[in-house]
Formats: sequence, C-alpha cells, structure tokens
Amino acid sequence: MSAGETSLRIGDVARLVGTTPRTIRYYEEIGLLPEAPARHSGQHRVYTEEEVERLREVMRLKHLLGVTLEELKTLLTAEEARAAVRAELRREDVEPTRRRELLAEALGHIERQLDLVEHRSAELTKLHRELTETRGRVRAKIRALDRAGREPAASAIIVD
Amino acid sequence: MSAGETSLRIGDVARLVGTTPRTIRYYEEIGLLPEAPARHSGQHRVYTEEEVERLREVMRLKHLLGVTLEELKTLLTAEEARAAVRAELRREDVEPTRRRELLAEALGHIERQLDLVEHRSAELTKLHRELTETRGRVRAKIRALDRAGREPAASAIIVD
DNA sequence: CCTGATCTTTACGTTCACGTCAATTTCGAG
DNA sequence: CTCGAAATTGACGTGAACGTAAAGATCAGG
Repeated sequence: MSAGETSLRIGDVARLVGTTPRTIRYYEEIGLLPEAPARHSGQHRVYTEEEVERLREVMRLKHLLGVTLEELKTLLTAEEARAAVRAELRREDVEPTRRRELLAEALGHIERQLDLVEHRSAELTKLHRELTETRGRVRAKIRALDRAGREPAASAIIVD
Repeated sequence: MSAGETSLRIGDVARLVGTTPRTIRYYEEIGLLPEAPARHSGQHRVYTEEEVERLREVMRLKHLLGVTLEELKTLLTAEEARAAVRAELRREDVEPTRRRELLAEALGHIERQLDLVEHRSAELTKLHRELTETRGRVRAKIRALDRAGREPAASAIIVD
C-alpha cells in the first residue's frame, strides 16, 4: 500500500517496547489497550506506529508512577479521551461549541495526570533533600576527622 | 521503668503507620525488618518509637520508589548499616581510622540511595515537563477558540 | 483469678501481573 | 503449494505481597 504504514505484528511491537507478546495481549485483555487492533487480513493483530507509542507511554507511566494497572487504566482514560478528541477535532466540521467542550475535557484529563505527577514529584524531592542533608552531615564528620588527624586535639564528635 | 520508653505492641504500630499486623510480621519474616524485636516479658512483640520510624521509612520508600521488597531490602542494607555505624560510633573509644571507615561506608550507602532517587526524580520531571507543554498547547487552542467566537473569521485550527 | 481484647504461629487462600505450555492457525518466503 | 516461523485462544502455573481463618497463648483491667 502507501509508504507510511509500517505493518507491525505483536512480536515486533514487543521487541520495540521491550516487553513480551503475552503482556501486550494481557493489557488488551484487561482493557488497558484498545480492543483488538484491526486484524487487517486474517487473525493476527496488526499495530501501527501510533499504537506502539501508546504502549510505550503506558509502560512508562506504570514504571514512573508505580500504580496498578487498574489505576493506570483510569489514568489512561485521559489518553484515550484525548485520542478521541484528537480524532474528532481532526474533522474540521465540528461546531466550535462542541470543539470547546472536547478541549476542556482534554484539559481536565491532563490536569489530573499533572496532579498525580506533581504530588509524586514533591514527595520524591523531599526525600532527596533529606538524603542530601544527611550526606552533608556525614561528609562534615569525615572532614572533621581528617582535620583532627593533622592537628592533635581532643575532639568530641557527636554522632547523628 | 524510665519515662521515654513507650511500649508499643504490633497492633499499635500498625495503626501508627497505617498498615496491618500481618504486614509487619511479613516484613519481619522476609528479613525486611529486624528479627523479632525483643519480646520483653512474654511472647508478644514489643516495639520502640525508633522502630516505628524505621517502618515508616520502609513504607515510604516502597511507595515512592515502587520497588519490590527484595530490592528494598538491598536498599535498606544501607539504613541497617548506617544504624550499625551510628551504634558503633556512639562508643567514643573507636579509633579514628575505624571511625573514618565507618563514615565512608555510610556515605556510600547514602549515595546509592541518592542515585536511585535522582534517577527517578529526573524521569518524573521529564514527564511533568511534557505534560505541562501539552497543557499549554491545549489551553492555547481554547483561547484561540474563545477569540474566534467574538470575531467572525475563518480560522483553521490545526490540532496537535 | 477471670475475662475479653490482643497477640502467637501455622497454614491455606487471594489478587495482580504476567509466564508457560499446548493444540491450532496464519503468514510469508520459496 | 509447502513449510517453518510466528500468532491465536485457552488453560493452568507462578512469585510477590499480603489476607484470612483457626486454635491456642498472653496481657491489662476489674
């Protein structure tokens, strides 16, 4: 057919995103990935580059947020909806009113994701700060010890 | 006995950190928590405030880093070692050489944790940036629509 | 000393997120 | 058309991280 349609099968996709066919089928099974991507001629699932990207995003979110696939599904309602929005918006004949609705919806989804990410980010940052402080204290003690090694003095180092 | 020793039992600890007794026993079982904290008079486990803090930290790391309990155990070797270091350092009769060794070791552990946290943090930040950008684009489209609503003009809005 | 609440160990059950067979089909190259 | 590689559905298996139930021991208050 045309040039831009790299027809991918489940094994290819698995290799591309670093997972297994079973996992991909499982994700489809639980509704994380859209129902059986158009089996073009026969039975085998056929994926587009776009769907590969989707899967990449899924696995990334899973890894980063460490949420269950069920929570992820909820979260991805956002992505799904946005995809729908994109599809509908691509048709230029939608009325501005409807168009605004769709965009507002998309915005809401994005903001939900952002909230989650920001929350997680803040927690991580806090932990990071704490660790850095501790490291600073330990380093200070080491330096103090090194100094004491060169100058003979009675130094009472308080720990922690 | 003395004043500062609030004798806590497993149920109390569970409520304090927001988990269940079973989970605490399980963590002890797999070696995530130190072996049976000194059952003072009879059979029941007795915890100190310090151990509660330890558990809090465990659950926090688990939540934030989303690692398996096995990985967490490895990570917590750091904490354990640091605790040992603190204990040994508290005795003032350790030689400066040994003292330096211990501190260096502690430093290494902390840096391992920091690496992990920083890595995770960077990924999250990246995701955050992407989301923010997308949100910006969506907002821009909405504003464009709102403007177009007031001025009658042929506006071809390209989506995504 | 009694009692109800809590804790003990032991052991089997459960959910999630896939892994792993097995028996059949389907696909693509020759 | 043929044949091997890869995909399909279906089913059962598995490891992690606990939940839950049972039967007895222990603790704190009255």
